[in-house]
Amino acid sequence: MSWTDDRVETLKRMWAEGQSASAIAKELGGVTRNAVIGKVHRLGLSNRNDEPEPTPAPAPEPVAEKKADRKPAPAARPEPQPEAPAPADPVEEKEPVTQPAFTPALRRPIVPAGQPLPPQPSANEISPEALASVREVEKRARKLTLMELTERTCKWPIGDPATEKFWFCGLPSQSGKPYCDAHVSVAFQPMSSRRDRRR
DNA sequence: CCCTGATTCGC
DNA sequence: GCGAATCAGG
Repeated sequence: MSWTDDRVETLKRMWAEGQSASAIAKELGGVTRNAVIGKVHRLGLSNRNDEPEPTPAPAPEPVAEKKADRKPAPAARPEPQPEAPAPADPVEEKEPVTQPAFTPALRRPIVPAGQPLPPQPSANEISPEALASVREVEKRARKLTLMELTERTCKWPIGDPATEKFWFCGLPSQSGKPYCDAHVSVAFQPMSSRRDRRR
């Protein structure tokens, strides 16, 4: 394979989109991520985030050459950094002092009272054992964030996306499947035991 | 271990 | 110019 115009175009587009070199290599086919990275550098777009760099040479810096040790130049960044003093936890949210007796511990459900949450294994009639297995597995979840997921990590969501208490299972997924064993068993049910959906 | 990009250097 | 091997890091 060679770098035809359209292939280079695809490369540029995907790289600009923030795609990884390996993803681009997969898309193009016939090349490895190394090839992609090499090309990216040759094209001079290694910096996904082209910084304006208004003052490129403001530092004469009569640095004496140390060891001829390989490793270019650290390219020190002389950033002034005003640095703001700690503003005393702006994020902190004090408990409403005007709170009588009842505890607001739990957030009010976003969904009123209906039950439009099919993917939740909680209220369904799935293999009781599978459910137990899931609960057990979820204790060992790797608690990955969306961006940490890969093709071989379980993408089963755990918790409420509206709260901080949300993450993805992240355990090794079955090759080809999006979930780990436990979650596959609750995600993919044989058509049999899923009769009527009351309603 | 999985993955990421960066760099080198023989081709 | 190309990209495998390697490096450096998460």
